[in-house]
Amino acid sequence: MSLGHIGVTEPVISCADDCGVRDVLDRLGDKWSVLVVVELAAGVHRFKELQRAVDGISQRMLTLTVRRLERDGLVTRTVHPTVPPQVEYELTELGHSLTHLVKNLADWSLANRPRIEAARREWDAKADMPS
Amino acid sequence: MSLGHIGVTEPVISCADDCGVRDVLDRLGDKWSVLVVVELAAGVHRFKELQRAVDGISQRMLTLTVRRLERDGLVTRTVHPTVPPQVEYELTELGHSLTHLVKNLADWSLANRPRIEAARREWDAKADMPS
DNA sequence: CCGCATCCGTTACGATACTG
DNA sequence: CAGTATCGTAACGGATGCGG
Repeated sequence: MSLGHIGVTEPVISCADDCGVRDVLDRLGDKWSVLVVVELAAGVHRFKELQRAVDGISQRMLTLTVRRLERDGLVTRTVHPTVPPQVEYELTELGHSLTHLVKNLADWSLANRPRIEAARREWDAKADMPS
Repeated sequence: MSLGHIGVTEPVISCADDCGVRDVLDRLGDKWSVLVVVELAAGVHRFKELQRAVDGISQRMLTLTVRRLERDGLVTRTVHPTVPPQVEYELTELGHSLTHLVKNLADWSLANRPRIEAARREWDAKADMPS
């Protein structure tokens, strides 16, 4: 059945050493999922609201992203049969539990970004003069 | 200078809403980085050891991955001028601080995988009979 | 307004072969 | 052993246009 229409491909990798880490990362590792989750953590959003909020995401990618999140039970999608149509996205309880992890990531990143950038500059510097 | 040789491309996205989350995810979101970090969390490893440990990683990807981790100051690479050559990889302090985050991710994943898979099956089921 | 389909370029990844 | 170089493939992601 393939599920190709929302861009889902089954990973071949087995649970040898990761034992679960890859699983989350495959959901959150893509370019937009985390941003959408962060945005939804603030509350319910409509499609267009989300697109405006995430800044830079294309319509296509937003659709794919919310579909995948919905499939994994992290987001609910409720359609109001009005005209024009109105669709609302909301984090599930499972989705909310994820926001704590994301918060930790953000904190770590904020705290250590300077060190990372310093290391990066250093590395790049000595990589540029091999002579 | 481009750094293309280790597969590094500068992201265009700005810190509008993510404010740091993307930064970590860009490092850890790829297919192998986390696996390597997890493996190195257990202790020092030689190149070949790492490759055997990670299971499925190609020589090329292992090289690229450790280079990027090294560039970001998460891993040190020490070359012993012996013959045959011997190279050892080890987590830096910064790298070790990351393992806590990874641990949280793994825990969350382990705890919630059943729910995710259930949601996924449910979604797939109703997606398969549109009639 | 919502979102699916199509086309297309870019990037990531894997396989293989070759060097010190 | 520890890489580098080259090539091919497939996934990712952006732009556009159409339909409900």
